[in-house]
Amino acid sequence: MSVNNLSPEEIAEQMTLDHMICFAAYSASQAMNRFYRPILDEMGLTYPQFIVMMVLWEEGQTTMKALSDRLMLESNTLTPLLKKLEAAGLVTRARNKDDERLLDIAATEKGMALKRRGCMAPVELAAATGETLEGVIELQQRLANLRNRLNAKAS
Amino acid sequence: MSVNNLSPEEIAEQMTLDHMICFAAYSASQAMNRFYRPILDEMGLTYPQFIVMMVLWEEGQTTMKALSDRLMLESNTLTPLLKKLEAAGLVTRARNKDDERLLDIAATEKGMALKRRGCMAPVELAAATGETLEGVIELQQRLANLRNRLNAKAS
DNA sequence: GGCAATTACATCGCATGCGATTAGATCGTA
DNA sequence: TACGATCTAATCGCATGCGATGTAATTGCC
Repeated sequence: MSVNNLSPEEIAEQMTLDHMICFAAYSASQAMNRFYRPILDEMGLTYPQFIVMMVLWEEGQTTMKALSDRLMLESNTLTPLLKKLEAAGLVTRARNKDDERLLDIAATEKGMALKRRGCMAPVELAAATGETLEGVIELQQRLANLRNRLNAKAS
Repeated sequence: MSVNNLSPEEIAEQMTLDHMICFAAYSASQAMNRFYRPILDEMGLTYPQFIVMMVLWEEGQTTMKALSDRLMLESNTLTPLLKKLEAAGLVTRARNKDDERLLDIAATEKGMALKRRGCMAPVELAAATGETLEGVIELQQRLANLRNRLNAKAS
């Protein structure tokens, strides 16, 4: 019998952890984080610091606001993280001249030097999944679409 | 040109945050967490506490070891979390009689009473994604497979 | 039986995430 | 042009995750 023939209550009745997409995403995200750890340890980065650097490797510079929108993380998460990257000499933080509310963030030369190694990590991850590259890309797009629809609903 | 015609280095060259499955999983997981928050707030649960309760709603009782394997979380994460659930009167914690190293964990009646509401949450999430139920299930399975292959590679 | 190795859980420290709140800058409008 | 509303970061508190380490119980091998 197809799940389409069941009421929400009947589906809830049979719901287990192993059928929940939230747990699949949660545990897969953590598994990928564990995969990255040895690589990121070599670079002295945590995973959230890594995705901040990914944006800077792509953009060169940005602002706290743009970074917050892109990563879907609030300033209360990013502020201490960016201060650590600044202390490590990988980024600079400075108030924007035109709008003092904005914080300009830029990668230093030392920060940009990590790009080559850092950008290989996702490629190595894709290889380790045993999926074809096309399969990984399709999965990535469907996950991003699902996330975007959820975020749109929340706003 | 297909990605199959590119070397890993060439792929890394073009790598951006929006092509990374790790970020799709990471941000989707957090988006789902945000979706759950109002529901879980009503029940007085956080998301990790919720997935612990999901196991207990399914199994009735378990051990720290089994929970750790199932959720892929270590005791250093689960111990304080379970103590909070115990303080809230939702679970009991006791040493196993046959093997004192093991910690038995069981849902109380108060804990089991949350099952009906809790099991609806993933159904509501699936509905909010705009996907068909079959689509969500397929995505869930592919993510779980990817995670399992990554975890197998790590061990 | 004796004892080193293993197992299971707990403790500690550090780095996120995020709700709630605050402070300062800018905007919009009377 | 005042001035309240809005916007952007930062600060604080709490709850994870997890590496490193400690401790007690059990296992395995002689």
